[in-house]
Amino acid sequence: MEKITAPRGTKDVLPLEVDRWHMLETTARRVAQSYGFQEIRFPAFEHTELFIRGVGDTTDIVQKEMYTFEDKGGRSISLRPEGTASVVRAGIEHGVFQGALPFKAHYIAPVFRYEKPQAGRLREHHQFGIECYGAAGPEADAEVIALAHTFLTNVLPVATELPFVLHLNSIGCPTCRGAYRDKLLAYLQSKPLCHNCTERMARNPLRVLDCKEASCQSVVQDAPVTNQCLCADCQTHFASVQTYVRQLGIPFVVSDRLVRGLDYYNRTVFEFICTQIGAQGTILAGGRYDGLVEQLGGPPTPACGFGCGIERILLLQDAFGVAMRQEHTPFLCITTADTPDSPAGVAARLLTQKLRAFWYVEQDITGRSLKAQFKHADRLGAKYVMTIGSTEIETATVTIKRMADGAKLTCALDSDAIVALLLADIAPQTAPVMQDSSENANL
RNA sequence: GUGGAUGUAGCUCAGUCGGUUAGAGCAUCAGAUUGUGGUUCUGAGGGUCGGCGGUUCGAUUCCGCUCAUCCACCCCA
Repeated sequence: MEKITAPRGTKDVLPLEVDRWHMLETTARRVAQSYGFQEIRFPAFEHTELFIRGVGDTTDIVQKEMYTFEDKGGRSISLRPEGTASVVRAGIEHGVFQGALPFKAHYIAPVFRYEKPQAGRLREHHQFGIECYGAAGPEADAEVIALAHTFLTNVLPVATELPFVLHLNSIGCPTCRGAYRDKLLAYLQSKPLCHNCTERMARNPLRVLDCKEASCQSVVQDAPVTNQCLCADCQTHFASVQTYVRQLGIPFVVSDRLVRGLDYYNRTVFEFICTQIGAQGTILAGGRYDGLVEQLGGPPTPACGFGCGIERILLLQDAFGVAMRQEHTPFLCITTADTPDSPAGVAARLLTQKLRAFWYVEQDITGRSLKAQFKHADRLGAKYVMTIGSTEIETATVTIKRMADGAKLTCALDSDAIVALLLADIAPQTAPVMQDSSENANL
């Protein structure tokens, strides 16, 4: 048979690594909720039109990276390439923007883009996203940035130096950006630019600003800068954002080259960038998008938020050797040397069933030898192993082996007695393991 | 979409200047006096040497194409 592999740019998460995902997700939800951002869920696919109007039809994401197909009803459907458009659509659809504002939501969801995979870039990746609607002031920007900072410092090792740098900029409102664009175009007109930038000039001249080509860099050095061409309102807004972020003790640098790839941004844009995970160093990025709700047919509603790439956080954790592994060790293994249909086999199964109300209990289901069952119990890290065979049935007594020191405890063959004995034996230690692994996740 | 590197067991990798049954370590499974783990010893299973085509008496080894992985550009989280 021919092997079927995972589609290009997708990743399996095996049980061994799933703990780190739980830990990230748990922390994300906890931090989001501590800032008042409730969870929202939305479909993995939408009408293609939503992304064309939301993300923007000049963007690469919409032009060449969307998974678009026609469904059996003839509709053009696209897998979501990002989360914000869907949240806005859902908000409009359910009248949320006419209700109590601000509306604050978070999500953790897979997004899909047809890209060529490389380090930190996948065709399916997961984003932790934050959305805040109905707050126009710089306090909202600062709150969103603070949330981002809190999340990152909770999932990454924070030494004297942070493993990432916050870059902050303002690209102005539609009015001052238009004026700025003209100014920039006039400046760039006569300058020598690389092939890419010549193309960029037509579509999105702002992108020329963060070209990595050395020749363009030198040209751009003297170019007019976005945040110095802002209108009065945008200037005050940006100044306040900086003040508030500084007040919160969050270090940042103003990068006047920083622009974003999605059309809907205005005023504040920011990126948390690291240098340890390859060329795709942006781990979290966002900003303000005041025009988006109206653009998609809702009431004029100011908005801001961010998206954070979970896989890139994982990569950064790897780079810093952050280990995260919950213990999944059985408390008790019940072994038997008899056949599954024998009285002992039946008793073992019933007992396992009862004791699982208290602990994680393993019982062999492969029919391997008693010795192999012990070996397996040891490998799993079981605290106790209890054997039930014909002798135990006859005497109505069981011995339970304490694996740490090999001591044998004797007990009546009765679930209540066994529970009592084991509870007494572990009393000085910590409580048994029956709890949600995602609840006690922290570094 | 463009460019570079790589592709041998579940994992990490040897190896074949083209030649009979392709190896190691780890992992898995089974035994070492028949109902008791971690060490040790012995043994076993597991690979169409990424796929297709070409050159050749003969290819896992050479050539072409293709697919996949990794990395960079582009773009973005």
